[in-house]
Amino acid sequence: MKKHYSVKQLARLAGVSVRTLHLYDEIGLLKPSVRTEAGYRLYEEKELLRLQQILFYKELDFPLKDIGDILDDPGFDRIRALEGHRAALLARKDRIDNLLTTIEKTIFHLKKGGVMLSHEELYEGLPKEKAEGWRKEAWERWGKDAVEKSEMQLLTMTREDLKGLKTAFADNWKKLAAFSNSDPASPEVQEAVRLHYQQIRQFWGTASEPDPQWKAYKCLGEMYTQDHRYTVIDGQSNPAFAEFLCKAIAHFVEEEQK
Amino acid sequence: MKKHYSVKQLARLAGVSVRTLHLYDEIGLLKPSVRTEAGYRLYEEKELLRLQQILFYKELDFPLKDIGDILDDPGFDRIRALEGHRAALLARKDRIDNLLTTIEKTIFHLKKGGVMLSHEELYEGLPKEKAEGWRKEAWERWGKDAVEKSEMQLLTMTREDLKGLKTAFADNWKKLAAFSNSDPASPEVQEAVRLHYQQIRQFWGTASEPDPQWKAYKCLGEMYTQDHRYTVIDGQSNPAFAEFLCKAIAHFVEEEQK
DNA sequence: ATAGGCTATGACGTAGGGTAAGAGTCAAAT
DNA sequence: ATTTGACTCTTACCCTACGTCATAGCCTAT
Repeated sequence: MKKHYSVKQLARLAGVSVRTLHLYDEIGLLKPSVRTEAGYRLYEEKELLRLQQILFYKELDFPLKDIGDILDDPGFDRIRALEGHRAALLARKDRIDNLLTTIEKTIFHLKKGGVMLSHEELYEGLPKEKAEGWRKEAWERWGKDAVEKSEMQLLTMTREDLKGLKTAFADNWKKLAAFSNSDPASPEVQEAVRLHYQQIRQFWGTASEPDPQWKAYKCLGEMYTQDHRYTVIDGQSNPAFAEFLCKAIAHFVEEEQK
Repeated sequence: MKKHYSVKQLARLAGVSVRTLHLYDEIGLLKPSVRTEAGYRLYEEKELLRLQQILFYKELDFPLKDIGDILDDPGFDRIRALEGHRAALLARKDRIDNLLTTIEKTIFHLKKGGVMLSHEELYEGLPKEKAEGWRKEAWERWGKDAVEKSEMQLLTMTREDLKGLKTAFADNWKKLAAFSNSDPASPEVQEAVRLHYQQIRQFWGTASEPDPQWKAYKCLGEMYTQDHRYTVIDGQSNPAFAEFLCKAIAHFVEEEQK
């Protein structure tokens, strides 16, 4: 004396749409126990139970594919699945937190008429000589206009971003130093140089400007060979690295200008 | 002497894919300033700036359609858009927090040796007809919400919790039965009914919901008078008890609703 | 002239269904 | 017996924001 539910009945019971049941049948996630000769889907209690389980995992934002795997494989490591999912959720939460920070800053700035981060803040924490050097170079060669930042740049630059940018820059710098004996034109080196270029533009606050500033960037490369303070690593001068870097940058600029 | 960027150049500068630029062109979000005779897209500085703005809002998870509206309408209330978006993000964050709570509880219980509790287990020890009846009633009358919450509840409930709940329910049930000949409105009876109500809400998995579900609860009382299987005690039907209980519940609900 | 790199359009795929269209099925009321 | 109305079936296009081919045209260097 089995109770049979039609699609609509089951859908109503579980609070999902008929289309959903059709879909679940189609992808093999929940198949009706019987089909009438007319092709009607009939479900029984066990399908109802399975549907409940499905809805539970769905509430936890599991993709349907994973739900199927979990339910169909009794030996499935549910705990690991849940933990992985937890990590994903945490990451999403982090991201949302960042977005909220940015959005609140933006609202604030828009209301204030848009004041932004200062250069002092930008260079905060970096060796003073380097900061001074870069800023002076920028100002002398391209004037105030070039140093002006776009609204975008300022709005998206939270202190956390800045911190991240700084460490990313340091990382890449080390990477470049490690390449010192390689071919300056090799793809790996050029890749790192491209990143360096983008980071430098960010430090200059000109990342969103149309002018790519190739000349300026090339000058920076030459500056490294003339002023060895910039290529000090672990308190130790490194003229070979400066030479290497200058070549790599020159190559990069030439390739880009084509 | 305008600088022109090809798709690939622009894509590299901005860190997006060529496909993305094709798409933005297609949907009118970012059109190239020029097309060569061969159909090649050429972008200028102003497109680069616009693209930066687009990417800014995209980072904030705005849908492309909204970004277009924001950028194309200079009178657009950006602050309100941002605030609305902020609210949406907060809601998403809340939801994720809830999911995390549930997922952590679930992991905890699974680690405790709790396999997922089944409905059989939930109703284990209780007369089968009752189990069936309650479950069916819940599904038919309140559908998805009740069922889903119930599932959640199940997963976050240890066997000890469940056992305790069951015995407490049985105790209270006996207590109520013993009152059968008293005044349904008397304080003692009403006290027991209140407990019964709370327990029922726990079985339904709706104990933490703001909605008190008075109607549903009253229905349950009436069901007792119509289906005497629910009020069987020691294998013996008890219509008088059912009547009594129905009245007591009705009184309780009326008092609470005031 | 040919190779190799860039570009174009078009089409299909993603997750989880919504929203039909067109046609068949079933039970009850006429 | 037939019509109505409620269901049901399959097929198939729509949504986001692109990724990933496939095929073909364009451009430049050797």
